[in-house]
This record gives sequence, C-alpha cells and structure tokens, in this order.
Amino acid sequence: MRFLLVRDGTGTIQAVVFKGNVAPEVFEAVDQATQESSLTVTGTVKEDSRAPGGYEMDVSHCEIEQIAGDYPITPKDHGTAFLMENRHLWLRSSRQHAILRIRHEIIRAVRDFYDDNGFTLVDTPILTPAACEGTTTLFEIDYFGEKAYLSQSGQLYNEAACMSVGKTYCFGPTFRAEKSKTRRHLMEFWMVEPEVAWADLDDIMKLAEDFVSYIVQRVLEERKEELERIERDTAPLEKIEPPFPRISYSDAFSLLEAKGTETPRGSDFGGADETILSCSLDKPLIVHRYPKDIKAFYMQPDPEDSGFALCMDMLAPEGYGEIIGGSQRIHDADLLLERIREHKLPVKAFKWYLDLRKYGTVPHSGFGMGIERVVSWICALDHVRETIPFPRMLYRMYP
RNA sequence: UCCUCAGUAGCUCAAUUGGCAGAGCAUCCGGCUGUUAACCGGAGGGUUGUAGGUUCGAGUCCUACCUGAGGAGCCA
Repeated sequence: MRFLLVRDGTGTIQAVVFKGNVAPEVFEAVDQATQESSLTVTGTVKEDSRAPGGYEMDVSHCEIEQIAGDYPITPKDHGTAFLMENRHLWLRSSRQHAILRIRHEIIRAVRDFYDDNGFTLVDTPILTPAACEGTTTLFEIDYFGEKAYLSQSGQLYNEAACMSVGKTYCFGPTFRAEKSKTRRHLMEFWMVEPEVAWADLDDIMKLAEDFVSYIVQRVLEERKEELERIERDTAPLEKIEPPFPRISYSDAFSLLEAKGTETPRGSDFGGADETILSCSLDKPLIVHRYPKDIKAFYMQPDPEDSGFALCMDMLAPEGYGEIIGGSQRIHDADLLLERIREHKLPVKAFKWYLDLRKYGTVPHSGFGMGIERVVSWICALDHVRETIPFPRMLYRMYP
C-alpha cells in the first residue's frame, strides 16, 4: 500500500492506495510519485482514526500529471536565505498557505469595513510628479524625460477626493527607498488610507480603533483554522475591541523617562521605546499630539499648544509597534502655505493641494495603515517578509 | 552608511590546540509496509564564498572583497 498526502488549495488529505484496489499500472505510477508531484485522484472519503485529521481517501483511480524531481524544500529545517530564494515554492508550504489566506481575509475586512460605512473607494496614482517630503525616500523613474516618483502615500490625492465624496479610502501599493533593514520594513508595501471630511483628531482615533477591532474579530471568526495551523495564541487577539487606551506624546515620554530611556524629549521614539510602549498593554495604544517639528508639514497644530500637532500613531500590542499613523490636516490656506515654505517644498508643485483650501475648505482627517505590519501582528510573525507573497526588501528582489 | 555574527555535499549542520573533510535528510538502487519528518541495507555526491598571505601543514590564523542574517541609524 502507498500513502499520498494530497492537497488542492483548500486543504490537505491523506490518500491511501491499496495494491489490490487499483490497476497494477496505477499502483506502479503511484509508486513513482515524489514530493510535489501533481496528480488527479478519485476515491471514497471515509473516517479513519489512523489518518491525520481523522479522514482519508480510499483511492480507486489515480492519474499522474507530472512527476516532480528534486523539490528543494523538504520537510526538514531550512534557513531563511534559502527559503527566500525559493519563495515561489515556499508559498506551497502549509504555514505560508495559511498566512496568505489570513492576509486575504484582512484585505477583505478592510474593504468591507469602509464599503459598509459609507466610504467611497477612490484610487490614487502610483506615479507622482513631485516629492512631498524630499526625494531621498522615493524611487525615481524616468517619465518621458521628466522625473517621476513611485508613490509613498495616496494621502494628498485622498484629501482632494474626500472633498468630493466626503468619506474616501484608497488601498494600494506604496514604495519607499529607505535603506531600512529591520523586521518591520519593506521597500514595497500595501497601505489603506481613509480620509474623512469634517472629521477631527478624535473622530479618526475612534475610526481607527473601530477599524482595527473589526479586522481582528473578522480574522478570528473566518480564519480560525489557519490561526490554529500557524499556532497563533488567539487569547490576546480576543481582547482587541474598542476603546483603545490613548496617551499623549508628552505623557508617553514621561513614562519612558521613568523607565530610563536615553532618547531626548522632543525627538521621535526609538525602536526600544516603541517596544516598551507596545508591550505595556494588551490592546493597541494610541499615542497622540507629537511635537510638530518631527512630523509632516500638513498636520494641524494643536490649538492648546502650537508646538504639537494633532496627529496620532497606533502601536500594536505584543511588541509589534506602529501600524497606523494619521492626523488632522491643515485646512487653512495661509497656514498651509506657510508650512510648505518652512519645509522648503516647491510651492508650485503644491498649487493643486493649496486649491483644496481655497475653495470651500473644511477640517478633515485621515490615517494610513500598513497591511503587512497588521498581518505580521495578527499572525505573530517575527518578520514582515512572510506577510506578502513576494517581498521587496533591501538587497533582495528575487524571485 | 555603521556595528555584530555567519558562509563546509542539493538542504540542515559537525570537524578537539593548525594535523586523514564527516553525519542526518534529500537523490539513486534493493528490501519492508497503516505510514504520520517511517524503518533496514547499499551507492553516488566537495575548488570548505572569492583572491591573497602566514605555516612543514589552513575548513580552522591574518588581510581585502563578495554574499547572507541580526541590530542601529533612517523611516508618508
């Protein structure tokens, strides 16, 4: 007799071929099958306590499509470099299969959340003419003799769209040319960005916590089996529901200083600081009102202290760190122009962006959430490279 | 860009103080058969990342470079 572990993309089952139950040439063909060979099996599924999963297929016929030779990935241990080199095959492994399915569920939840809450999806461009924040972090390309850049955010275009449809979101790939080599960075990643007219900082903090909770609960409901297969402890995820704790940058810094951080007050948190904050609670933590000098030019100043910006980051628990960054945007034309000049940005390139403040401007806010970091957290992975089918990383673009 | 570590068979790894380059898995051949990362017997498989250097002798020590991993910085 022969045992075949077969899969069809939806699951795996053990198929048993008894010598007496099939034609001799069929048994002979099955005998030649190697790991990852492709075939069509016909038979009867029955319960059997000896089979993995409790069920197996008693094979009556089998046709071999192709005999695979020397499949590189064996059931034994492999190193990261080797698996990345064979990413196109690694995707077939049960763990990677489960992660792909969870990623898909997260993306479905993202779309459903906004679609069901009155948001209109407006696609923003990937090719953009000007750099918003300097060119060092952007991939530059030749656009018929002109310089163009791969988008690192759809936000500015989102702001235009939300003045048309009120509540909008975009979801697509974003790019950055940062030479970051950490477990949380990719050169190409997917980001979802909602933008809401008439919303202030408090409104989008609420939106963000509702959104993240919805995603987590949806994965818990729909991808239980996959979470089990990757051995994700779901107890911490079950606690993810609104409201999330909030803390101001200033209070967070006092807390970190009490724990002996060496980061100077007024600068952004270091990796270690973020880890301390994100491990301190069992829900995501919202940190708001960072110093305006370390944040983007378009953020609305805090009316109570203009040294701070009406912005927020959400830090995922269990040490996963920042998954969301957002803010209330400046809606006053004069102030925005002043900030563009302060940041030494080309005013001309922002003419259309300033127009948005010239014609019926309203307060508005939005945020961006990196899909890969959320997948990484929900799946409890130790590196974002496993969250996306074909990661683009510093010094690795194959396969 | 900087710091640390690593690179030996297809894969994962050994190799004592500088002294014969090995094992398991995979592959191939044979046996066995309710197997679960099976078991038993046999076979093939190596320019030890590259280039120099020290030495009677280098996988091992030194120098440079290449590649990878981890971290830092950077990070709408």
